[in-house]
Amino acid sequence: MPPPPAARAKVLEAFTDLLVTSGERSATLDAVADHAGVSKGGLLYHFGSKDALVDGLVEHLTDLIAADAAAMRADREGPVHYLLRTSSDVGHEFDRAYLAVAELARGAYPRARGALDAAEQAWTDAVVEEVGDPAVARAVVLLSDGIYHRTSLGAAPPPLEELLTLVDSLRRTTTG
Amino acid sequence: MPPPPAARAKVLEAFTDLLVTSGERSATLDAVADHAGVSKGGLLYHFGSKDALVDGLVEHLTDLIAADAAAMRADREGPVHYLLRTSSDVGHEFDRAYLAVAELARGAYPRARGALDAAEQAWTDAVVEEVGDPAVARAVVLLSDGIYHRTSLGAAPPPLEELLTLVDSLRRTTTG
DNA sequence: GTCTATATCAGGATAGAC
DNA sequence: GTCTATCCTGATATAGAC
Repeated sequence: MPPPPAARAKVLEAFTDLLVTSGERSATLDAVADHAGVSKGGLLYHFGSKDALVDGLVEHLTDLIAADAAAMRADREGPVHYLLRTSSDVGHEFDRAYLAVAELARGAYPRARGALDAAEQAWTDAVVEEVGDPAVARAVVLLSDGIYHRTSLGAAPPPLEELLTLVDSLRRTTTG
Repeated sequence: MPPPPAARAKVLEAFTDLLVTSGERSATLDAVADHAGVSKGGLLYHFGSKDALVDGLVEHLTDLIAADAAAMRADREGPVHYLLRTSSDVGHEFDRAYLAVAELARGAYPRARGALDAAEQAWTDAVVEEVGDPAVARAVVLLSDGIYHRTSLGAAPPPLEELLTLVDSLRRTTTG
C-alpha cells in the first residue's frame, strides 16, 4: 500500500491536540482544519465526515496500545513506575491519544470506549506480570485512572514518589 | 425568603440526570425542558440563560459538599468506606451532582472546577482524620477519583471489598 | 488534492401572548 | 409563571471550481 499522505497525519495530530488541550467541544471541523493548516474542504477529502475522523483517531490509538504495553514491559523502572509517571503526561504520543479518545468517549462518541477498555486491560496485564497479585495490579491501574481523571479536569497530578512508596508497601505486604 | 418554586428544583434535577446519563452534549435547553416537563420558555423564566443554569447546579453542589463531609464523618463504616463505596454510586444526590458538575467542567464550563476542587479537599480532610497519614489519605482519594473516572466513561466499577482490604494493609504498614 | 462557496440543521436566546 | 413562535449563530456537510 502507498504511504498515507502527510496531510492525514497532520489532521489527526491537530484533532488530538485540540481534544487534549481544549476539550471535545472545541474540536470542530473548522478548528481542526485551521490547526492542521488545511482548509475544511481539504480535511473532508481525507476524512469524509466527523465520524470518519473520530474512527481514524480511535484506530490510531488501538495501534498505539500494543506499542505502549511493550514500552511498559521494557521500561528500566518497570511497568508500575511507567504507568504512574505517564498517567499525567500529556507530552507523549500514547498518552495524548488516550486522553483525546477519552474526551470523545465522554462526549458525543461513546463507541470510542472500546479502545479505552482495551488499554486498561493491556495495562493490567503488564502490571500483573510485575507485582504478581492481581488485586494490587487493579489498584495500581485504578490509581492511574485517578490521575487521568484529575488531568482531564485540569487539576494538578499528585506527587509520584509518594505513590510509588505506597505501592511498594503494598507489594511487600501481599507478597511476604 | 419565599420557598423556591418546585419548577426550579425539577429543572435542576432534569439537568443533572441528563448530564450523568447522557453527557454534556445531550443536556441542551430543549432536552432539559422536555425532561423536566416544562417548555423551553418556562425553563428560561427560572434560569435566564444556559450559564445561569450551570451556575445554579454548581451552587447546588457547593451546598451539598458540607453535608457530604458530615455524612462521611458520621458513617458507621468510616470515611474511607463511605468514600470508596459511594464513588461509583450514581443513585445518591451528592454523587449525581458531583458527576454532573464534572461533566460540565470537562466540557464547555471549566469554571465549574472550583466546586470539584472543594469536594476533593473536603474528602481528603475527612479521610486524614480516619487514617492519620496524609499520603495514604491522598491515595484513597485518588482511588476514588479513579472510580469516578471509570464511572464517567460508563465502565464497571472495581470490587469494593478488594480495595478496602488493600487500604487496610496500607494503614497497618504506615502506622505500625 | 485542495480550495471556496453554500445548504442544512440544531442549540441558545428573545418577544410577546395567555 | 408558563407557553408558542421566531431569530441568530455556529457546526456539519455538499457542490463544484481550480
